[in-house]
Amino acid sequence: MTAPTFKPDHTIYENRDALREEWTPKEIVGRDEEIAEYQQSLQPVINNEQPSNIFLYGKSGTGKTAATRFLLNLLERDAQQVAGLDLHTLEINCDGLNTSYQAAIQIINELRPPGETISETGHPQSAIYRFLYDELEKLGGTFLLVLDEVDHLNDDSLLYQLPRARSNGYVTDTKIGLIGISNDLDFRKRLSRKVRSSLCEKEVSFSAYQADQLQEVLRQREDVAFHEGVLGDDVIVRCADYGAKDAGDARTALDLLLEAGDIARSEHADEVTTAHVRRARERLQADVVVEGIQKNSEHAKLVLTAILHLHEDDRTPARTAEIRDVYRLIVEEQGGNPIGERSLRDYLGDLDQLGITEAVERNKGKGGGKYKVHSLAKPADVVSEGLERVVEEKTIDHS
DNA sequence: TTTCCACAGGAATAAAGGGCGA
DNA sequence: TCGCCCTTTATTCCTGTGGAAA
Repeated sequence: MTAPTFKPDHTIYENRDALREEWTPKEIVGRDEEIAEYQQSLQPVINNEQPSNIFLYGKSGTGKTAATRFLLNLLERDAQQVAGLDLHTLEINCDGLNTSYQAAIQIINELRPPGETISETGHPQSAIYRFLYDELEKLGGTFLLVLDEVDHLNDDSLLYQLPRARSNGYVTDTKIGLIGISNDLDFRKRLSRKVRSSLCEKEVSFSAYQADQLQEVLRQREDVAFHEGVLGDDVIVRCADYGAKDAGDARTALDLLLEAGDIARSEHADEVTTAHVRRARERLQADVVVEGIQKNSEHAKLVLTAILHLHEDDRTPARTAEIRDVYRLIVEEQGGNPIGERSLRDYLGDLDQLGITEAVERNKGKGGGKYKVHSLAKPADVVSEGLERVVEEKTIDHS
């Protein structure tokens, strides 16, 4: 086989990165109220006062992270004009970090120079906080820490310790402000009262985008990302509609537009069409399944396989016990050891939360009791493709 | 109005595994 | 090398839930 060659292809995109999540637009569209409230909460920083701790909440893709980056960029720019104000900011995404311990290590390693980072395990908890406070003390001035997807942390130790570091005398020279961002609307309720009162000093709620606002967001990116006339009729409208229908957020809509553009490019098409959008949607739905299962253990895959079998037999929505029986058969066929029922319930909860399956509570009263029934939330072929891709990717990993 | 069912899910705990420092 | 300290994943035990049936 002859070696493939790479050639630049700029027929579709002018700046593809403008469709990526990390791209910060020059202005935030459709979030005027939120931005105004957020800016107000950041005012103490520019006054060189103790910053407020801010908690942002709202569904994923409602512009929380984009608004934060946008405002912090402005804040850093304007802080340079203020005499005596020494501002440092750091953004940490807590996705993949399960504990305060891991998050603290991440912060330490971000603050330390490359050769002086610490390992991710093996340290006593007290040592980790000592390292952290040392780094914060070295910074001086004002330090704003953004903890994106903060609900991924299973404990609130860091959220309790950091806002109190100064009052407890662990840090004397640095003013610390915490900005917590969460997609989980119940996260705030789950926090202990002590943490809630400090972290949620100021709160900004981000509501879901309306379909017309989504179109506005997409059109803003279209101007930067694509060459003129590349997007076919209704592509923006279709992406906004699917985005609103699937998750009601801008990220899904932008991902869809990016994926549609990529498909069009791979086919050397001159134009991105609604047919590309449709195929992009199928592909992204399968991605959700793949990512969701990959994060979990092999058992999550088998539990989902059991639900898929039940679906194919027209036996969904299925009760936990029915899924358990099919799951056990699958595991036994493979010669493995099935997990217990309690753990299986946790996996079912995970799949539900990831949006791969859907759990509905039923109550049959005195004779039947209360229970949940589970079914696929994505089309069966999408789930099946996702499961196959996980197997393939694992095979590639091992080879 | 009370009872009862079938789970759901929280809490505590164990086991296994991995990195660090003395 | 070994003990310590952490993580992850699993288990057991137990309490809470809420609506139909009595």
